[in-house]
Amino acid sequence: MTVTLADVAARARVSPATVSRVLNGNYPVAASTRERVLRAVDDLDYVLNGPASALAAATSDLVGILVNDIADPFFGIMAGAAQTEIGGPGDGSGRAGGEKLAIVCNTGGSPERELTYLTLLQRQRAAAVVLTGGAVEDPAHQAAMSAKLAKLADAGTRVVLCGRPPLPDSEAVVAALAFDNRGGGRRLTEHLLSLGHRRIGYVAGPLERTTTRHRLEGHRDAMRAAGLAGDEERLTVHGPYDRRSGYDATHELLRREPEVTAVVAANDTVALGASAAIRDRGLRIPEDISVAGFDDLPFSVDAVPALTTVRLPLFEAGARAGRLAMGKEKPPPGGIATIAAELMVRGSTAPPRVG
Amino acid sequence: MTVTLADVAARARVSPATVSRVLNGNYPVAASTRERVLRAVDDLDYVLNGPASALAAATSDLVGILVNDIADPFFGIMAGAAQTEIGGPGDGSGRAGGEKLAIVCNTGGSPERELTYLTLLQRQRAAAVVLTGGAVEDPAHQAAMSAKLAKLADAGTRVVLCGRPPLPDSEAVVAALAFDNRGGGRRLTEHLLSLGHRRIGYVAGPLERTTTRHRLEGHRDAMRAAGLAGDEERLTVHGPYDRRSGYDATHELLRREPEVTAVVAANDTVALGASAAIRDRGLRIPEDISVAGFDDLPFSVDAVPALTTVRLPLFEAGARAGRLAMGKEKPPPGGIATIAAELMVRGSTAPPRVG
DNA sequence: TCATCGATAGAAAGCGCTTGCTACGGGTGT
DNA sequence: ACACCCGTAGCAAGCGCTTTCTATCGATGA
Repeated sequence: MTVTLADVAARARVSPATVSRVLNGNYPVAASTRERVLRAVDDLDYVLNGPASALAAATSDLVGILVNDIADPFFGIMAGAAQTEIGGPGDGSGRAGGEKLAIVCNTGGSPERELTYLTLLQRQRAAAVVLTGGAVEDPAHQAAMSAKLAKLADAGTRVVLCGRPPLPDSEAVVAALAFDNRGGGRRLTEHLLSLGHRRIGYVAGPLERTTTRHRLEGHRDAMRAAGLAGDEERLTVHGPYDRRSGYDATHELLRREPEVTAVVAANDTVALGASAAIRDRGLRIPEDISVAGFDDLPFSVDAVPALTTVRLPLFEAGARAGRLAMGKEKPPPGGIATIAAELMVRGSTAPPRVG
Repeated sequence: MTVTLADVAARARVSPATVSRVLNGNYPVAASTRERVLRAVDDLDYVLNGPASALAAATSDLVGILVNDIADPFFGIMAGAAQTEIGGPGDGSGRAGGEKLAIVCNTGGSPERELTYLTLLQRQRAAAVVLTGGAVEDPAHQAAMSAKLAKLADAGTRVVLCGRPPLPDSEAVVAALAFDNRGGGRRLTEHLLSLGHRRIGYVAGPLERTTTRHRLEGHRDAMRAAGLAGDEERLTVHGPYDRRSGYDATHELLRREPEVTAVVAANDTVALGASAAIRDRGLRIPEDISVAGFDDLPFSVDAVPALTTVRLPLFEAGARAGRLAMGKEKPPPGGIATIAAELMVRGSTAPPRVG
């Protein structure tokens, strides 16, 4: 048998209501009574029944964090930061308070899973939901998401987007923190152009993601501004955001166009694969080919040569999203904030060989 | 207002009981009735109230996965793999079944948080809990953990350890999958010894973790077997499992003992930091100093030179833990399985310079 | 033809907690 | 001294679902 509130009440010689109030600390209870109750709780090793409490109170202390790929530090860093702010246990006192249980849900990048997790969180009457990472640009899915988020918001769940562009309409969302992927992509390519590169290959992410599109658009904006439009299709290869894809795509790219002097990757992980491919072809970085990434994940500075990339303040953004989800921070005006991306020039980019 | 079971029942002109049975599919319902109910569910956009259902049924479909550091791929990979098996949404049908909601909880390596998360999961009446990563070796904490796990098991929660040594007593645990950290550490050092290294530095993890201790013991076993005992203390530096720590510790190590010809790191991330420190001192890898890591995380093969390390089958182990948690796989005999660690020799280790 | 049985559906009793409202006592103002 | 009020504690009505037990009905077998 599990111990119930009533058991504790009996042992403390008070009513269940009083025990509940002691535990929730949201109602005055005389110090002596409180102490008696707490002792009984301890004696009996009582653990609150979460579902029962959530049912009665019509709220739960769950906060969901949705990520595309939990094995990718890009998401891990944001999720970890968010969780820090959301509290979960132990971030401070322990006993009382605004503490919520942060749980991270791995969608694997699948739109259906994303939706299903949202439903599950809705079932659990989650207090808040943080969606991280780029969205899929399928209209049907977007509509479904909007509808689902609206429903969540209706039910009192605070929805925050982190590293994801704001939804078309949605008043449902407390705040949207979007990375300036387009600007970052543009500045990165401008850097390459200023070094003298003209034939720049682009190893892009999966076609239908906003992140992919924005970074690519930034790149192309820069190319166009330099009067280098035209060859985009041939110089772009799409693939998943992983190392393997970067490796394969770069081989493909160099086969298509051996004259490439620089390769821009969709993110740092892809850049690692790209670098491996370039080396496997007997080329040196950056002497023969420059390589650049995106995100500035922790390992990027340790690559050899250190990777030129675009720094996204993942931790800060995740933390802010967490605070927003908890209502600890005022949403930005209009509920939308764009988070700047900073160009990090390191050793993997250099002027192209002359000739 | 949210839609309730009763609303659906009214619209389908059946009793709430029938709706519940249709939704749970655990009781015969006439096809025509079922259809009517399902249409009503759809029409009303009904979403089951999780807490209510968990309360009434005295079980929930939550499965907790505890990790030390969600930003570390070591844990991300295991957690992701486990989640794949646990189902969460969308791994298959969608409607029915054994699907559970996998949620990952980030303890940040703190014993208190670990305990608190366990309590929270206990509150939620979690169906299963997977604990990943090394344990902290504080007796008080271990006792508390045992007690807590026993209580969870009592309440019907399936507990699985993944990459963590079995608990002293515990019948509470369904299964424990332990990595052969000691064997891996030994083989790694044997490899270095066979190359001719004699002065080997060790950048260890935090002192009180089992993972740290086992890897270090393996290393020292190998050293001792080679007749090289004695200098352990001076050649070992402890620190957290992160890049920064690897960097700092390696500088410290090389200051203490400039004659070191090889550095073994507690894991690959630390090895990255160690490599950076070595390079910053103007030394080459592996010509001047060999470097080795542990885990074989995805980026290790892309390090330059590629990192010699010990491969842990993180994905497979995580997946197996997931299956065990779901009761989809029979526990190993005695509930304990040791998972082999495979030496991966790559470019970062080579014979020491002569002289 | 009548009792029996199998297949379905409904009634109703909780699951363990929260919370609005009521009850009780002693201190306060006049 | 009397009416009042504040500080506490208890009562009891749910929260929305599951599940046991009972009721119904048409089909079946003797």
